[in-house]
Amino acid sequence: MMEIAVPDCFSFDECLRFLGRSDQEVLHRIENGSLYKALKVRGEVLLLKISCGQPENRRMSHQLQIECLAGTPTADMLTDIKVYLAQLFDLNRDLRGFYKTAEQDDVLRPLAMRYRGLRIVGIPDLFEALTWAIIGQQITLSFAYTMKKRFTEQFGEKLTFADKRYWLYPTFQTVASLQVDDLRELQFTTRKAEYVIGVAKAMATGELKKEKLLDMRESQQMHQALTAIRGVGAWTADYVMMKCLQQKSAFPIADVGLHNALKIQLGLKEKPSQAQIRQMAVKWEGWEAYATFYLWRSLYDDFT
DNA sequence: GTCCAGGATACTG
DNA sequence: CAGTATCATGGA
Repeated sequence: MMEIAVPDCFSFDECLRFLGRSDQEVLHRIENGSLYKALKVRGEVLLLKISCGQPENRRMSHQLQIECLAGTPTADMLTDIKVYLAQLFDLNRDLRGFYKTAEQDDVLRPLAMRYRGLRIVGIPDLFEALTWAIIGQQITLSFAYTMKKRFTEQFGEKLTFADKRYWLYPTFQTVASLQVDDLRELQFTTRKAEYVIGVAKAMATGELKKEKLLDMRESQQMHQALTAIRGVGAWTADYVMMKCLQQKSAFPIADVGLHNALKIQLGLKEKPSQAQIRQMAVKWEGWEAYATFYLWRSLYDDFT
């Protein structure tokens, strides 16, 4: 249906490996090297199949092949899909700076080599990015996925194709009208339920908008605007800036996964202190988000 | 049983 | 102010 050129230093397989890290994921399916994902574009629900074909010659692999298995996208919708995928795989980033930085750093160098072509796998939708981060606060990822699954299957939209179900994450419009108890039933804490509904309401009124955040000149201002939201602390703000707002310097320094990854990579007995991390990260300046993402990736090595 | 998870906030001294 | 309790549950 459509092809998208990809930049140098892009590995679809590496990105797919990251997307496949949880078998509890409800928002996409990975099968035979292709990504299947439902997406709502201009009011219509589509089912996309995204592949990176193994071609006759190597040059052909620098394209993503997009098929639409359900729905009939117009030309405008195709444009939106391209924008979406560019954000999903961070396709507009020139990674040479990161690899140059990694080359100079003992922690990043082996990771940059091992996962070459991995790009930050984004969450283009602001509501999803914010609330997924909130859901994940302080609990294990697997429990977070359980909650996301319940949340999505309860309040999201569904598309069935070839006997398989594909889910859309709940919209802020839907969630804005929920009560705390609706989410408590899904084992949200009272606080988390309040936070998630609060974010939905702020987006429903237009007070909170992705474009508005992206218009801010200073990333510090963006960070401040995010932490002003109830339930959003420094970690969540940086997570969202990294996964949704494409800020390559965003750095969720308090992240437990980051700590564990560093502990393993450095062969430490204990997790490094925040001061140690800050010191290490001086060399990552400008590429903290990528450093973090590659470190996260290193946690799934035992997982093919 | 205990402790820690992709933290953030409300409460206490 | 800094320090502490609290949250809900699963897995190690």
